[in-house]
Amino acid sequence: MDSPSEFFQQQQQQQQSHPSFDLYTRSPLESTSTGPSYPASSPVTYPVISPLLHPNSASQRWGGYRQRQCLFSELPASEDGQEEDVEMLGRKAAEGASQAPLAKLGERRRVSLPESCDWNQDVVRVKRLRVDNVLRRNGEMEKEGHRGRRRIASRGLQDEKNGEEEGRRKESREGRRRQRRELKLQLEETRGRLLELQRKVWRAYGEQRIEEEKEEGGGEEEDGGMDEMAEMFSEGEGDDCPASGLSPSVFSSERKREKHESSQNGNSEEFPEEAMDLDVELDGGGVWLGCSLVQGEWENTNSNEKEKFAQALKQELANVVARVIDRVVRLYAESDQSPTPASVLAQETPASRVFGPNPSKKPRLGFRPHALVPGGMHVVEQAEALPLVAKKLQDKRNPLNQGKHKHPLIPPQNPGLPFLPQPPLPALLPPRNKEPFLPSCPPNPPPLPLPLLHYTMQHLFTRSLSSIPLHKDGLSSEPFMEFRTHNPSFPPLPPLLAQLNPPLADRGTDEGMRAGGIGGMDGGDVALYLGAGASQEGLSPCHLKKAKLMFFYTRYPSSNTLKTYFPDVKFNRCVTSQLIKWFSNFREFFYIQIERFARQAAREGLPATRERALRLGRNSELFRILNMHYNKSNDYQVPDRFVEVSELALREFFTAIQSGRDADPCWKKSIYKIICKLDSPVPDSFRLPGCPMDTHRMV
DNA sequence: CCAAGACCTG
DNA sequence: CAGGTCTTGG
Repeated sequence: MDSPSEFFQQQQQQQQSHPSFDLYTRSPLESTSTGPSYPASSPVTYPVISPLLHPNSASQRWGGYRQRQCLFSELPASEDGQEEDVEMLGRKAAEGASQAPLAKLGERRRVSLPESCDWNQDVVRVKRLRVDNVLRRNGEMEKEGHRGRRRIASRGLQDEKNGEEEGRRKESREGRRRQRRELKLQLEETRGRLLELQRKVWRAYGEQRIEEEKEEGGGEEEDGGMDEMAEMFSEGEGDDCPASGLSPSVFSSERKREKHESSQNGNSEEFPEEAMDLDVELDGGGVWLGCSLVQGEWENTNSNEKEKFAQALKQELANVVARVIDRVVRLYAESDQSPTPASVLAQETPASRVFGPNPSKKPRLGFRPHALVPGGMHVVEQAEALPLVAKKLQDKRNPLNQGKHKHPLIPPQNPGLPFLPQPPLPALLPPRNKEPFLPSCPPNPPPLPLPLLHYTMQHLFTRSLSSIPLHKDGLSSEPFMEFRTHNPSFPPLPPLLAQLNPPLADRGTDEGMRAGGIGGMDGGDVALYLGAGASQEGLSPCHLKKAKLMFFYTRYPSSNTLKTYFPDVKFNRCVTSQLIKWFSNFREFFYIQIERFARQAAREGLPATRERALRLGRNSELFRILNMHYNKSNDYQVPDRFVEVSELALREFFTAIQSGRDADPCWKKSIYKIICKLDSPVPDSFRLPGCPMDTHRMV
């Protein structure tokens, strides 16, 4: 069950017993994940969003679903399948009959939809098919009935035959008419419901926009809401544009044209097709959102659930975009290696530019975060562990910015397969041999200042995505984009890259180290937290990432070690204790997991299973969890040493538990002592500022 | 007394 | 992950 359509089909087969709507489909992997998750997904779900949002989608991925849905498909070959589906629709309609507003909206929709609308025609076609089928079946049944009766009749009662038949014919004609009417009603209902669902899903994306459009009195009300989002994802499948995923805005103008054209054609109510790209891309990236709602819940859940829904979407968007950019940048980095002085970089990326005012212009990236955010959405994801100072400043600016949110919906990129290269995003990433990211593609390719990407992208995107209030102040990603896109004088990427790739890069022998792929400077941290200076006051998310990777080598770093490996940090008491605290937290998590698995193993009855549970292979769940925690982006090869130490700790915990030592309140201390001695030296590459990367992990 | 670390809580 | 509290060892 790897493909979405298969997944959906399976769900569909089950749905008759207990239907529910899965707004997003859940990754199969996620079911095994132990992390927090959204309200328990009902056992039986079927997807709503994609097929509804993309009734006209040409996407192959939805093909299976659409085929079965029949509503949107070409005429299927199999009549049986057809009938099944149509009947299913009927049932769905019946189920939805209680949802009063649906019919109304459907009605309204039907009125406003032009006859030329494919979707509408499809419905009509399905209606006809359904009626035909029933008629045909009735005819057959009648024949059967006649035959049977004829047999009886032939036994003697010839005289009554004619009269009876006459009556039956009338009856059956009546019945047929009745059935036809019922069917019509059913189909109307069904259509109404589907339209309503479409609408609701729709509103979750751009409630506010819709409102606005309504006020303007628009036939464009829905088109408008979606258009913005579509812009963000526009294209991506175009083969002739390798970097299309990066500069959707190139297409957005076209889309605007299309939009206007379609409006002029009177198709303004048509759901924009653009949106289908979204699904294709999300799907292509192997990303799934797991916010599922039980049927009917959507009606009652209102803003809360919708918020979750939108939240999930935002998270995913941010994630995907960040990853894509990340990869493209890496590709780019690998594809060109000519030298340039590193100082240029630092000088060319002053924070002032990043925060510089320029919010009025539309970023060339075409990424307009707030467009996506439904009204009333609060900020959620904050850059983790920003330096205290920086964070407080932000919090002041944006008081809403304090919630906690940990991607409960978004499964790791490769949770189960930590050592396989991440699946490429086919729609977004060009094949490597295609000279990725050639400047020729977008008319005016924004030179990508590397240091501004990577980690920062995730945070910036997420942050700006999730905060409406923010988009007006200087912290929005817009100025950031402005900087990226309105500085043609910014040095082109290749030279920058190369000079940032010191010879060290090649010596990464220890567990696949890459000496800070980008001159050690990880992404926008430079721009965000550093002026032109060499070291910074606080700790950045990048430092956190680095600290986590360091944990693979040292669980108990001394403050001296920390100073050695964070040369770009200006150490003071606060910073030091924060770093110490980080490691303390890392250990805490580590030991908790180890203990959990040790207890689990202790519960195993069979020695064989127990032994297996105590083995910490790279495929084991425990390893996956640890890797996820310390190496979330999975772009660093976990050193064998760490695996060994972890297994040892696991066994220590196990034996302690087994022998009942855990009754002693300080039973863990002895284990801590052991583990403490197992620290190994941190590779030299960590001495460089920024985050070390693993070359093997590159796309 | 102080710093490091564990532990608890939000 | 950050804050606080408590314990412990020097």
